[in-house]
Parts: sequence; structure tokens; C-alpha cells
Amino acid sequence: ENILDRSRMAPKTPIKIQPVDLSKQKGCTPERNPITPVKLMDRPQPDPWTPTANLKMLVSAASPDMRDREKKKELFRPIENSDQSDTPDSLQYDMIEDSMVDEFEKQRPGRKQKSLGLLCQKFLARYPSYPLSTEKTTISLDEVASVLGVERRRIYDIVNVLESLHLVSRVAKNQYCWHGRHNLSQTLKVLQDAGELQYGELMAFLQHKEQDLEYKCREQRKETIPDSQDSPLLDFSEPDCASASANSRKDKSLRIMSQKFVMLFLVSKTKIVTLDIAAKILIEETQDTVDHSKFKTKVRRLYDIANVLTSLGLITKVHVTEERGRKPAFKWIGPVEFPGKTDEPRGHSPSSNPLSGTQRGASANGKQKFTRHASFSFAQPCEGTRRKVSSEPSSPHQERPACVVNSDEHGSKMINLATVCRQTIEEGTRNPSISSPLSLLPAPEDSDFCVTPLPQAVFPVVQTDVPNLSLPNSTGSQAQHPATAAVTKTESEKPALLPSQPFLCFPSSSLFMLCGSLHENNLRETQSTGGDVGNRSTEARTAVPPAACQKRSSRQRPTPSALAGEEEPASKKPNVGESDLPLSLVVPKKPFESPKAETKPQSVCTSAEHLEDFHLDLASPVAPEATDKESTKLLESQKQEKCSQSEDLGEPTQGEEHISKENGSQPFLPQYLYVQPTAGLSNFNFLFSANQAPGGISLAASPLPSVSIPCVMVPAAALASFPLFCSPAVISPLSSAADGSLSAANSMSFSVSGLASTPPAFMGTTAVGTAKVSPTPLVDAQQPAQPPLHLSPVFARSCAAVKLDHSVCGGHPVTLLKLQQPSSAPLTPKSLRPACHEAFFKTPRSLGDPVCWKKSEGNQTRNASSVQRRLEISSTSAD
DNA sequence: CGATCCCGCCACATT
DNA sequence: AATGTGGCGGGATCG
Repeated sequence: ENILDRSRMAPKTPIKIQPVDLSKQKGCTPERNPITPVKLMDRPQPDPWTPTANLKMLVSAASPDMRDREKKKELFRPIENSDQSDTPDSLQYDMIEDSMVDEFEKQRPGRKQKSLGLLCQKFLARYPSYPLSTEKTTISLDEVASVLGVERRRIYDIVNVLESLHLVSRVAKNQYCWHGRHNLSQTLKVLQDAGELQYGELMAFLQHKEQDLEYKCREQRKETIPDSQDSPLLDFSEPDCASASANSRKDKSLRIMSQKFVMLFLVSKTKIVTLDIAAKILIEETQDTVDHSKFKTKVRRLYDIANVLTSLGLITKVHVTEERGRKPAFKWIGPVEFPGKTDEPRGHSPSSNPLSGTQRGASANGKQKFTRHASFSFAQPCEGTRRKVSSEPSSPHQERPACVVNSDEHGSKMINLATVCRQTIEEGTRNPSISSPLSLLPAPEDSDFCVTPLPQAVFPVVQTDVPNLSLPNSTGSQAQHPATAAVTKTESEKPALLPSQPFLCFPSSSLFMLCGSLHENNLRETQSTGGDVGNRSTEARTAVPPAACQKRSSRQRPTPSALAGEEEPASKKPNVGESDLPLSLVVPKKPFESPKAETKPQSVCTSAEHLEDFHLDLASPVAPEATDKESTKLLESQKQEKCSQSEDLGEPTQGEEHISKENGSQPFLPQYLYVQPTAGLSNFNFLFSANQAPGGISLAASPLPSVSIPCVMVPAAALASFPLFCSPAVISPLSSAADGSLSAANSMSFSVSGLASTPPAFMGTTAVGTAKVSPTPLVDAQQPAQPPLHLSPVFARSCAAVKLDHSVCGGHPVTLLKLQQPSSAPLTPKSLRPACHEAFFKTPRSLGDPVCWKKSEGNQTRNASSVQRRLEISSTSAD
């Protein structure tokens, strides 16, 4: 049929065809006749059935023909040549051939022409990188497919990857909404944070040692995380959870794989990731087993993703020569620091910038969507849900509405954060299986921010177990909310309690708690954050988990970060380096520990596992990982101080230990936490147990400053604090929605007043308590305040944890996150804002955090920061 | 020959 | 059931 058609066909062929013709003509030279072959080819072209059909026809026809011809050429040439003779023909042939070749190359080559990368470029060319917030561009898959002359299937490949980065979101059936790169930095930040949690350690190891580590990690993972692995890590799923269980499967691949892949880059020191490593890491499953076929398939997919990312200008193909040989790899050339971060604004101009007012409004919407859609949080759990939800573009909230509404911008932001948090939490908390709970949490979380249902009731539930979380949204949400609200309120109300020194510790911990398994990370983050709180806040706005942000900010972005939002400020780098140094200071303690090294890896692995589960969490928590280390260290130091002040328990000691460990071993403090907790849910438990029990455990817990501290802190504090938290929480619940709002407000205010950035998290509650209590913190008053805040929530959580844990956590986390986010969107401003924020925060720890980083590219790599990771894989990096 | 990766079958999801 | 999505891997190209 085709053939027949072809014959008729006119030239209309779509794009592909046209090119062919042109080329042919050229090659042949117009005058010349048409090379037989070519013409023939052309002639055949059929009518245009469908554009696609035509194209296909043409292509297929053409290419084969072309090929044939080529073959002929090759085959025949000799002959002909030899024979030659035939003059004209020969000439023609030659001519033709040359031309043909060219043509072929041009046309035929279809392969390249049709490459996904090229297609993606065409696709991207259709939309503005930074569309006005006001205008929404909807993308019709069918339309695009026909316009670009490809099958829809291909468009899915592109869109799925773009969706993973939130450049687009699915609105409805065949419809996608174009967002552009406004939120790219935020998204990357989130991914980075999440990546650190999940892969930070792993990567480090791998790079350094290679596979061995991987295997280890995998094994560990497996152990830890039995199956689940698949959960959609990052996805930004939405909260909905409705279908939690349902979800299903599909959500996994491309989108998630894409996010994971990006995470690897962001986490990698060198910013270079080899395909095989990526494939191995992405094949969670059974450890080593790695089927060859599976591996192969994974690689194929990675190519697909890489093509799109390349088109986006985020990565480039490179080759890495390792010991074993040279392998294909990709290098991240996108923004490392994400200055844009989300919005920075808050910090400085807290809420309101003039611009922001307006913008915000607009941006807010956008963000909201973002959040909603994407829900930064990488919520893994509810994929299905998310999808559903996500599909709705703007009206995201359906479920959590009330809260959102009330809160407004903040609220919304908060929600986002919350979402993230909860996701994180969920992840953390939950085991693989648990995921559903997570999802539940999310919703609640959001709500908590805003609303605040009844805390008490909720708590119990939550407390009980993570699983509860899984409960339906409503349940979860309620619980969560309450918890959150409670927390906040509590804090506000019960500040006194908070005051206890523990706060400091807790806060962080609380964060962690929220995150769930992440806690370690969180803690770190928190801690670090504590120092950096400011950063956090900034980050918060992004919605991404503050912690993560912090980390990042501290680490990579260090200072200035703000700047570049997307770009990367060169200046920063330097700064960073400097900042790093500070970290080293912390290091001193390290000495200890030798053991850690070993441990670390393990921990890493575990963490990795967790990561998977928690990616999202990571984000929120920011897992700190190595990078964190530095910051962590700082934090730790701070923490220690705090701890000592606050409490107790020798925590200080631990803290030190941790630090030392961290330093010594590298960053992975979190690991410890993770490790113990392995079980998602148990996280809390772990913490507690770890801390407490552990004396023995000390290694993990105690040793690591960050982690252990938190843990320790938590327990004691938790216990002690409980009342505080709980009560507050309880109280707050009363207020319920109203309270929620109030609390939010309070928190907001606090944060704002105190530190612009922090606020969110803190939600007032903590803030108050904290501030009072916390004092210590190295950082400035500001920071302290924040930390406390965080803490408080955390506390609440922790308390809860003790009791409820999850539930609590969920709520809190949210809070935290929210704070940051707020802001607006991405606006261009990134650069500016970020800087400010960073600066803000930096003070405290900023310096330290950054450390590692340099960022530069791969090479540099190793810098001093090496501390964290010795890794270096990177070194390999270059080719 | 290994790296890439296009193509489209076909299962699963959604309408 | 029809249609939308998208996992997946054969096998063609590229280098």
C-alpha cells in the first residue's frame, strides 16, 4: 500500500521528506536530473495520508531506497567504475553518489535527524524558556507530534523527562502545561537535596571505590529496603494519596529515572556520571544481579533521558577514562548551585516585596501549581494520586484547600513545603511499603500548615505508626495537621517548655523526624541549618525542603549563590572554597574515628536505600551527606553547643563524636541514622533507640555528631519535651483550622520578624520557644531562632515520635518547608535574592557549608572538602 | 564491535 | 471498548 501511495504521493511529505528532497536536489543538482534513484524515490511518494503516515512512508521509502542506492553505489561502484563505462551513468552515479551521499547523509541519516535530542530541541524551540507567569501555555501532544512530524510516543519521552524537571506538567489527557525554566532551579535544588540523601554517599563511594561500594550499598539497601524500592522517589507526586496503593506502577520509570539521573549529577562532585554507574545505581533491585538485559535496557532509557537533558543544556556527553577503560559519560553543565533557588525573597524581603506582591500573586499561582503539580516533594508514594491531582493544574488543592486558602501565599507555600515534608516524611517513615502513609501525610501536612485539625487525635494515630499515616488522606492529614498545628501552637503556647535547651537539638531533629528516615539528614540539615538557618529559609520558599536547600546552599552555593540562579556564579565558587575551610575547623574532632570510615560506607548504603524510599525526604531534609558534613560540622559544633546548653545527656559529647566522625569519615553522618533506622518507619525509633540505647550504638548515633546528637537529643528532649510539644500540639488542635491559620501566622510572624527566612518552619511555635531557649547557637540570634523553631516542631514531632512520630513529623516537616518556599517564584531575581539569603544564612554557617564545593566542574574536585568525600571519583572525571 | 538509540509492539491506564 | 500512556527491547546506525 505504501508503495502505491508513494507513487502517487506528492511531495508534501512532512518535514523529513522535504529535507530529503532538498538534499537530493542539491546533491543532484537541480538541473541534473534527477538522479534516477532519487527521483524515483521521490516519485513514489505517496499522498499524504496523515502527516505522520506520509512521513513514515517517505522515510521508510526513502531511507531504504537511499540505502539501497548507497549500497548500489558501494557495490556497484566498483563494478561500474571498473566497468565504468557507462559513462553517463557512471558520471551520474558519481555525481549522484556524491550528492547522494550528501543527501543521504543529510536526509537519510535520518537517524540523527530524528534523534530524540533534535526532536526535543524542536520541541523546546516552540516554547519560551521563561514564559510569563500569566500566560499559560498548553501543549497538545497530538498537535506537537504532528507538527514535529513524529509519533506521539516520542513526544511522551520528551515530555516525561521535562515533567520530571517540572518544565511542564500534565494537565489533562493529551494536554500538558508549559512552565518553562522558572522553577528549574528549585527543582534542581530539591533533586540535589534528595540526591544527597539517597545517593550522596553512594556516589561518593562509587566514585572512589567503584562498584564495590555499590554492591555494598545495594545489599544494604536490599536489606533495609526490601522491596519497595521503586517507589517513585522524587516524583513530585501530589499528595493525594487517594490511591496510594493503587498508583502504580508506571510512575516509575522515565520520570523517576530522569530525576534520579539528575540527582546523580547534582550529587556528584565531578558532575560527571558514567552511564554504567548510573544504570547500576538506578537498577535498584537486587543487588548485584543486575541482569545484563536489564542493565542494557536501563542504559537505553538513560540515553533517552540524556538526549533530552542535553537538549535542555543541562548535560553534555563526555568520556571518562577510568582504570578499566573509557566509558561513556555525561557531564552536568547546568546550574550547580541553583541560586535561583526558589525564591529567595523572603529572607530579605520577607514577604513582600513590592514586586512580589504582584508577582507573587502571579508567581504564587504558578508555584502553587508547581507545587501542586509537581509537588516538589518528591512524593513518592502517591504516584497515582499525584497524577490525578497533578493533572489538575491550577486547582491543586482540592483537598487541602482550606489551609491553603487561609494561608495565602504563605499558606500555599507552606503547603508545598508541607507536601514535600510530608512526602519526605513519608518516605522516611515509611518503609517501602509504607509509602502510602507518606502520601497520606502529605495531605495532612499541608493542612497542618494551614489548618490544623485536631492535633491530638491525630497524634495518637500518627504516633502509633507510620502506617497510620498511610491511612487515607483524611486520616493522615488530620492527624498530621493537628500535629503540626499542635506543634506550632504548642510552641507558641508552651514556649516555656521549649525553652529548655533541648530545643536546639530537637529542632533539627524534629526536622529529621519529619523527614522520617531522613532524620539524619534532616538533623544535619537542621543542624547545619541551624547554623544556616537563613539559608534554609531561603530554600524554604522554594518549597523544597529547607534542609536540602540549606545543604545545598551551604555547600554548593555557598554564598552568593544567589546569583546565578541557574547559572553559576563563578564568584561563588571561590567563596565556597573558603567557606569550606571553616568546615574543616570542625573537623578537628574527627580524629576519632577511624571506624567511621567503614561505617560510613555502610551508612551510606543504607542511606541510599532510604534515599530511594525517601528521595523526597531527602529533599526536605536535605540530606546532607557529605556535603553536609561540612555544614554539619559547623552545625554540629553549634549543636554541640546547643546541646550542651540545652541538654544534655551528654549529647554534646556525641555531637563531638559525630563531628569527628564526620570529619574523619566523611560526611555521611546521616547514614548512621539511616542505618539504624533502616526501616523507614522506625526511623524515629532508630533515632531514639540509637540515641538512647546506643550507647552502644554510639557508633552510629553517637559517633556521628550530627546524627547522634539529634537522636540523643531527641530522646531525652523528646521525653522531656513531650509535654511541651504535645501539649502545645494538643492545644493548638483546639484552635483547629483557625488555629492553624493563626499558628501559621504566628509562625510566620516569628519567622519573619526574627529571620525572615526561618519563619516558616518554625512556625511560630518553635520560634518562640526556641528563641528563648535556644540562644546558644552560634549563629546569630537569627539563626538560633530558626533552629529552635525547627526544633520545636521537631520536638513536637519527636515527642510525637516517641509517641506518634510520624504523624508529628509529618506535620512539622511541612511547616519547615513551607517557610522557605514561599516565595515566590522563581522570578528572575533568583540571583539577587539568593545572594541575600545566602548571605544571611551564611553568616552562620554559610561559610562552612559551602566548603566542599567548589563547584567547579568536575575536576576540581577534590578540594579540600575532600573531607567529606574523599571520593573523588570525580577525579576520574576528566577524560 | 561497542555505543547509540529509533521504532513501534503491546501492556496497562484512563476515559 | 477505545484511546492514551509509556515500558521495553529488537535491531539498525553510528563511530
